[in-house]
Order: sequence, then structure tokens, then C-alpha cells
Amino acid sequence: MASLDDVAREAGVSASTVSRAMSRPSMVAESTLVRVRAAAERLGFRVNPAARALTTGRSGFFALLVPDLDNPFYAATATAAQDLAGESGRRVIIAVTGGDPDREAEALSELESQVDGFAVQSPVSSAADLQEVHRRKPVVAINRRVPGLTSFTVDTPGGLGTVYDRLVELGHREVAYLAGPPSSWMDRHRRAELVEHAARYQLRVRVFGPVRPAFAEGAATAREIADSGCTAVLVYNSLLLLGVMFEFGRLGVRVPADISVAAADDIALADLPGPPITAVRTPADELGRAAVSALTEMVDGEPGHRPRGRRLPTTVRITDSLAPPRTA
Amino acid sequence: MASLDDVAREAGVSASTVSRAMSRPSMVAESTLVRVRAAAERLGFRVNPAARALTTGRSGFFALLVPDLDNPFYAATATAAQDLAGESGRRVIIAVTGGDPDREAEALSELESQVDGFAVQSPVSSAADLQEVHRRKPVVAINRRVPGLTSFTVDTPGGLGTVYDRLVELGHREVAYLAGPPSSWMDRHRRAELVEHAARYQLRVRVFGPVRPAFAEGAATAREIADSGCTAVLVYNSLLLLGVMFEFGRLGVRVPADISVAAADDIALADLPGPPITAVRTPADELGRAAVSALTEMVDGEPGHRPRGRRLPTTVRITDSLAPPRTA
DNA sequence: AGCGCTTCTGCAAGCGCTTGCAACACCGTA
DNA sequence: TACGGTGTTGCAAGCGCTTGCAGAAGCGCT
Repeated sequence: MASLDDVAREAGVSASTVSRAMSRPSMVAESTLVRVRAAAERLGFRVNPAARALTTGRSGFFALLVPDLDNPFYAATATAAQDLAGESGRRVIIAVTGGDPDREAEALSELESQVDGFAVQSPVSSAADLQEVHRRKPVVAINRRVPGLTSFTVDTPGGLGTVYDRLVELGHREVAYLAGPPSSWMDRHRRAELVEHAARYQLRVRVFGPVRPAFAEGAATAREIADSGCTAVLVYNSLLLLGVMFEFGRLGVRVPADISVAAADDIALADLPGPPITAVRTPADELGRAAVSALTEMVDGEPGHRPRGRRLPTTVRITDSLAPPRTA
Repeated sequence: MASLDDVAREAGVSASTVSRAMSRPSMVAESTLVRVRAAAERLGFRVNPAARALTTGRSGFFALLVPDLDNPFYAATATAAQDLAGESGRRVIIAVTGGDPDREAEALSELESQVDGFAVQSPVSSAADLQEVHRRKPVVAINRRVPGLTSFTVDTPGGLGTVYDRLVELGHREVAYLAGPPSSWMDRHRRAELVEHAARYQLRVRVFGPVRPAFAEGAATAREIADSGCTAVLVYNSLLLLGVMFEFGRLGVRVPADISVAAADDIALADLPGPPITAVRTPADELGRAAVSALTEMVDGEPGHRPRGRRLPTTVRITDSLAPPRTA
């Protein structure tokens, strides 16, 4: 593999000039630039990122920690993050933590010297630990608000509020909530919202789960929900809801005639044929992009600067998957 | 961040000794080792991978190129690959290519200097291009046999054969195949198998799709399949099949009374409640592990060595999702 | 002609680590 | 006692790049 020196020799200039031609072309005379580029081309030269990282202290990597990859929500975030990072010539290293605090901590410490910043999706570490890392490398939190860190969340509770309202309006009194993983900050948040609403409107809420947010888990819980007498069910995420509905189909439970359904995200529901399903649309990709762009800002901007976090708004799609309760 | 030198000073030895204590402890006297380790601990020292990469030419990264992350099959491969790589202290960089030859080529060339080897899942590049890269960095192919490269595939066609046999035995004459993405070598392979079987048994096969292997796409095609008069349907992957069955449920099409179903992988079907579904179980995780272990072998072993590829066997689960055709 | 500028380039040090080589101590053996 | 090992350590070079500094041109001005 050709090195800077090889190119320098080939182009008849010094290595420094080649280096500058590569990373700060504006510092180099047009004519030299052309010569250097030609030489580089001829030799098939590519800068060695490890060497560059060594001198600059920047690796060109961001790390994205995700609980798992099976969840399409995370997959979407990851994909979007990669794409945006690519635009500034960076890569995103995805580390799967399984939602396990130990693995998350391990990934953080292990990657600390290899990346320029962290985006932690649904972090399970303590705020203190995250802040600690943040003292050395930019850290942004996704899907959970962490004091002291730039955080991006989604206003799912707000969106769900709209759904509850509609349910109340339709006359539902007995509503099921199928909960996601207990480690999820988001899920806890939503349940709090639920309880509050319940109190306000004299809804009775029955919580099912918690479960892994997987299709099969949804399917496995469907019967229990159907038998519970609840006239509507809200589900932690769309994949789970598909599982639930899948099983409803097999059990002969009709939506919405027998039971109303809604999900807290929209990912897997997006292109479904037939009558649309009530969902709180959560911009997973935007979450990924926001995180990367915040990291980029921190790395490229002046040292102390910490971009503002945001709570991304959701849009709620109310459809005929919500109907008056059977007995009403 | 503490460096080797800092530790050396702290422990009262030379930097070389610290280096050896870190990477080849057996070369260092027990007593020194203890001292060095204590010093390192005290200073919170971690070796700088970029610096190490610079001298050794090894980054400790493998790259895994996948078409997309939404497909649970790929997600499973990726997760397994990461886990195994972790055992030898390596990381897997996941690059999403979208199944696009250009992006695949770009990822290959961009990552070439940053990783110790490539695992390319369902490669779409030409064999020549892949071999070219392989001349400089180990490359293993997953899900496609590439001459000159260690390749790992799954014997899905073989498994499907068993399913066909069973269908014929049950009296089916008109079978649907819902095809996956046209870029998929595997899919082409399966269709070839299908045609061959069809000829041999006087089956009539109707191909639907190709479609993206996503739940919604399956659901979208379900009606067409149901209306086609086929008495059985084989589906490219399990996620698609779930989509199909989901819609069947809504359409009132009963499985297996109205139509028999089977899928070419088992991922999303695994923990489903209720009567199991006929599937060719494809060991996605094993694929990921095999690839990583081959790469490891090439990197750690002697230069010219190229591990043998394998075609992983599938196990077929025949269940009551296959039944005699309605009209039979 | 001489001055201060700006623009471009090269020198050389250094990023943090690995590793071939040589130095040294210490051992058992001849 | 002298010798070849063996085991342990340090020296120093070097991996490929970046960057502060200073020198060399070239410029428009007075």
C-alpha cells in the first residue's frame, strides 16, 4: 500500500505537501494540487486512518450502542445514523449491548479510545457513568433524557395521550397495555403517562408483559389480552402489535369490531395493506440523524460546546382500528 | 489518557517491558508483570488501538457488509458475528450496503485499510472484484459461493426439496413461490431448484414478487396469492411469510385448510405460539460465526492459508401447516 | 531598490505503540 | 573455571501521518 512518502516522491514534493493536499487542499497551490492528486491516483493511494488517528486523536468513528438489532426501530436509527455520518466521511460502529448495563459499560470503555463520540440508544447505565464518559468523549443519549448530556427523545407519551383521549371518547373503560422491556426508560415513561390518564378519566388499565419487543412475544400474549375483557389494547411497539394482531387473526378476534388496537410506533406498520392502524408515528431515523449531527457538532465545533437536545414531536394517526367497544 | 511511557515510569521499567506485559505476558518475569499491571491499573491505562494498529498493521476490526439491517436474518448473522469476534478481542464493523453494488464496492475500498478482513453477506459485487480485494485482505463470502473465496452458504435448496416432496405427496399441483429480492444469489438458486422440481414432478409453480423481504410486502402480496388458485405457497423468508399469513388472517383464508404454507427460513417463526409452521431452519447465527472464525483463522494463521468454506445443512420442520389441497 | 505581506513549501518532531537486536544476569554443565 | 544456554530487560528505530515553525518566493507598495 502506497504511503504519503511514496506519493511525495512520485509527485516531486515533500510529504507534508501531500498531507496538506489530502486534508486541506486550500493550503496548497493549484498546480501542485493537480500534480499530487495525479500521483496519488497513479499509486492508488489512500490515507491510512490509523496513522491519521494517531496524530490527530480523531478516528473518524462514532459508536452507536443499541440494545439489539432485531428491533426494527433500532435498525432504522442505526441505518439513518450511518448514512448521515457517511456524509462527513465518518463511520458508525454499531455495538449491540443486549440492554445489559454491564455490556453497555464495557462497550463504552472499550470503544472510548477508538471513537470520536458515542450515541447511546436507550441507555441503561446510570446517569453518573454516562456523564463520566462524557467528560472525555462526546456522548449523546437517545430515547432517554440524561441530565448533562445532549438527549434526543420522542414525545410518544404526548402522542399516546391523543390516543387515550380518543378511546375515552369512544366509550372504552377497560384498556390493555402491552409493555415493552422493563429496562426501557421510554416504557416506564409511557406507563406513567398511562396511569395518569387512567386516573383522570376513570379508565381501567391492565398491563400485560413486560415482554421482549418481538413479533412472537406479541403473538404469545394475544390470547391473554383477548380473554381479559379489555376492549382496546395499546402496544409498546409496532412489531409487537403485528404479533398480537396476527394471533387475533388466528383466534378469530376481529379488529376493531371485537377490540381496538394501537401501537406506540409506526415502523413495521408503515406499508401495510388494508385499513391503516392507529399509531403514534415515531421518527426513528430522525433520532439517528439528530444524534449524529449533535456529535459532529461537538467534535468539529469549539470544545466546550454542547448542542441542545430535543424532544421530537410525534404525529398520531387515528384510524378505524379504534372503534366503540363491543358492549357500548 | 495514560500512555505506555507513563505506565513505564510509574512501574520503574521501560516502555518495551510494559508493551510486552500487555501483549505477551509470557515474555515478562512474573514479578515485573505484577508491578506493571498494578501501575497500569492505577493509571487507568488502556492501550491505544490506533497506535497499535499503526505498528502491527492490524486494527482488530472485521467488517461485515450486509444488504440491510431490517431483515432479521442479517441482524442475527451480525449479532452472532459480533459476539464471536468479541471473544478474541475484536470488533465487527457493520456496513449497510442496501444490496447496491456501488455501495458495496465503496465500503470495501473505504474500509480496506481499517479492517483485518471482510465478511460479505450476500455479495452483489462481481467475483473478480471480490477476489481482487481478497488479494490484499481476507474476504469471506456469506450466502453465495464465490470461486477463490472461502464461502459459507446454507443448503436451503436441499431443505426446500424436502418440502416439495411433501407437497407432491399431499397431492398439490399448483404451488406459489413468493420470491425475495432479485439481487439475491440465494433466491436465484432456490428458484432454479424450484423449476427443476417442478419439471420432475409436474408441479405447476407460479412465482410472485420479487419483493423486499419485509412483513408489509408479504401482506401486500397475500391477496394475489390467495386468489391465484395455488393450493400451497412457499415464501422467500419467514418475515415475509408472517406478512402473508397476517393478511390471510384478515382475508379469512385459513391455514392449512385453504392453503398450505412454508418458509425458507425460521428466524421470525421460532417462538411463535400455536401450531408450528413448516420451515427450512437456516442457521443464520452459525453463518456469522463461521465467517468470523474463518477470518480469524486467516489473520492469525500462516499467510497463504485459506480455510475451507462450507455449506451448512438445514433441518426441515414439516408440520401441519402443510395439508392436502382443498380440492384434492 | 527596499520594505512588509501573503502564499506556498519543507523540515523535523512527535503521536503511542511494537519488535529485532543486543546486553546482562544467572543457571547448569563440562 | 569457563562456556553455552535461557530468561529478562532496555535501546532505538520505525509504523504513516499531521503540524508548528521557518524559509523562500512573489507581490504591490513607497
